[in-house]
Amino acid sequence: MAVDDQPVPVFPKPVTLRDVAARAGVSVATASKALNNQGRMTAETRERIRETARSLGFRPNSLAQSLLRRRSFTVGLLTNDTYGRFSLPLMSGISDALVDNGVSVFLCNVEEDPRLGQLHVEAMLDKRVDGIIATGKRIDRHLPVDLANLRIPVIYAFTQPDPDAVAFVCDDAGGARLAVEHFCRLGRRRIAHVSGPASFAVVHARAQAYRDVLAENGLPVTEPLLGPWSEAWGHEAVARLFDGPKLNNGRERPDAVFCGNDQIARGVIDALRERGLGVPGDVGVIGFDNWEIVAEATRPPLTSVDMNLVALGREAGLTLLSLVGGQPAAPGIRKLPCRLVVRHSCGHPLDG
Amino acid sequence: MAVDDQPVPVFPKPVTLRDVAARAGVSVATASKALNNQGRMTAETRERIRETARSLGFRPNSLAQSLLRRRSFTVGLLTNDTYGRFSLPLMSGISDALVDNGVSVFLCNVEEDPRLGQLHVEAMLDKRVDGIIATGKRIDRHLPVDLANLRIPVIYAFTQPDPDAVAFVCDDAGGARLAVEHFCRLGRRRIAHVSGPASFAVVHARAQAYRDVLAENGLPVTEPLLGPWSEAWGHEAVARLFDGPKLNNGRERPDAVFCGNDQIARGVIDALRERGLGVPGDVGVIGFDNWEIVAEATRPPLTSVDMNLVALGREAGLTLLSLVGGQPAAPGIRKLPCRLVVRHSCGHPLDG
DNA sequence: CTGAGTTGGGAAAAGGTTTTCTCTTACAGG
DNA sequence: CCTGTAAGAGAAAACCTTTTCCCAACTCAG
Repeated sequence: MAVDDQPVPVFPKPVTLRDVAARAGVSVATASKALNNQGRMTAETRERIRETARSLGFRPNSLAQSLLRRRSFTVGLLTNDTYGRFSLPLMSGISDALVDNGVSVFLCNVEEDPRLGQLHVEAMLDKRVDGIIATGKRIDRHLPVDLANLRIPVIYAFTQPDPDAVAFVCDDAGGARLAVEHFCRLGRRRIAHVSGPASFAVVHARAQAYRDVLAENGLPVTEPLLGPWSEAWGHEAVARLFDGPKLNNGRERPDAVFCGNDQIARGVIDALRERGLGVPGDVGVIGFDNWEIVAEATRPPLTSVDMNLVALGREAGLTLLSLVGGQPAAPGIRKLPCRLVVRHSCGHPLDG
Repeated sequence: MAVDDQPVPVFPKPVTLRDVAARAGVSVATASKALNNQGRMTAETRERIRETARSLGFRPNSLAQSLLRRRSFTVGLLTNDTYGRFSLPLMSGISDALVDNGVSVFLCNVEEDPRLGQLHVEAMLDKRVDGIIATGKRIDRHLPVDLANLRIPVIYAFTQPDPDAVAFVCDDAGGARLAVEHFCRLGRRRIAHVSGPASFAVVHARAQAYRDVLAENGLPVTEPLLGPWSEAWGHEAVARLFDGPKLNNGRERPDAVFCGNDQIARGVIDALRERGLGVPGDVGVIGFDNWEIVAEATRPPLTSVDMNLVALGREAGLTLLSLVGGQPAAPGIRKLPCRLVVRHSCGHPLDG
């Protein structure tokens, strides 16, 4: 048995253009041209080469192509979003936009670790990615890496480290308007706002839009309640709004609550139910993020502002592609509109 | 100004080994050897070349290396898990295990679309990934692509399309044992099981373990209640268990519920509270998946079975690596142990 | 001074593809 | 019959790195 005892290669060698050319009886140059619809040759030659390639299962080696073209048809997506609530829809949109152009996406979760971030960025640079999309959790929450001066195009989604960068974010103020105006249209008059920590820029943007809409509609403005992005905070906020002495100079309890995210909204809805207050009967509730897995599980299902992350990802992907292609892109923030997904937590228009 | 009006290249050309060699006054061969600690040369020469490389910011072109070494240091992760509940922790583990070896991961979400799956697989094959990890949502939920006969190594995580494949899954039966035995240890006697649809293999594996543990402990077995993987089903299951005429030949209501996932558990906890039943006082609850965002938001926080997905991902990544390196791997399923994460939904041991 | 052995470093091929340039052959027009 | 042109196809360079093989120069013993 010693004679054929050499280790058998488990996986066969891939077929190269050379193999195709040899089999078809032409040079590699001709074979290449035949397959790429370039150069001049008889239709029969072209077709014969193509048929040979097909029958051999030839697939061009993308590494060799990339080396020559100085483009790898590869981009990197950098994120620190552990649960993927933001990054996955984004990824989906990016991938959508790119896969048809033959571009694949490296996903790198760098957590909050600068060393890990550095490691991933260097790995991507070495692999000659054509560009990088960096996404944070919120616009003012940055990744623990410096992507300036990277000699490849970088696009930011959901974050913007400096004004010269190209960034895509959703229109938080617009989204908040959507929600509050929806309440107004339904005849709600005493609209509260329970949101996230003051350290987030989006919290202020949304709060301002909330105040603006109320003012435009001649409704009383109560100061937004700020706290953590959690269900528990939703509970506590309801306690503050509904249990204490009447707020706001003796005015009535709220008949609507606009929440900073769906988890807070969930807490609010649960807390209201526990107090015997009906949603949407007594109080309407709107969330933010439209995280389906939460929004559809609340009772009743939650009306929520959707940030259109898939579309945002698609835009970011396409823009990166044009940047890679040499098209210039104006630096700055591009705000994409949000969308209100109406479920059952707001009810129908109230009577005058 | 017309004289320098030519379009300025936005991004400078990367520095190559050639540049380094020229700058250091040696041949590319010598430069390569200097940087890779190969060949023979004076220590000064080596150090001079290295210093030159450093100062020029040289990074070897991974494409060229890959072409030569016939390895791209790249793997693909194929998934159809839209929310990333399973795929992201897995990804995290895989990435962890691979990034230190300079391997990057292409993430491809193929949804349930065979065309998309095909597209992504071909893109990855063209890019010469060294291997593929395929992950489904559950062991008997397969991806809409055929990865057999792919001429590169494939590893499955959380799914196993055929017995010849190498697959990593978590030990569902073991996880269920962990939960039910925990209840037993705490003195719970009437333990119910509310799980997912009968069409999932894991549902049966866990149910059988549930029955086994009860039998071993001489406790009454009630047939598991099967339904969708949703909070709403948790509510309904509680209605069936606690509202109707007493089940099981007049035996008492359950004092513990082992749930098939955390969402069901959340529904169960909420439904119990609405009936005035205390958790963990009157009824203990354990979930499955340990999806922190759910498990930590229930009141009280949910004790849950963790599938150790990060570790599973790490194992899968390392195994793929060794497969790529030519080491053989025995086909079949490798079951990795689960782990019980104790929070507050089970309480302390009951007396007698 | 000669021959063997060692040392430092370079030339060249390989990896797979694309592209430019060149070469041969055939054919039409004069 | 001769020249010019176009068609069809191949040779070779380029992309960048690694690795094998080879060469020149030097050291040292005899």
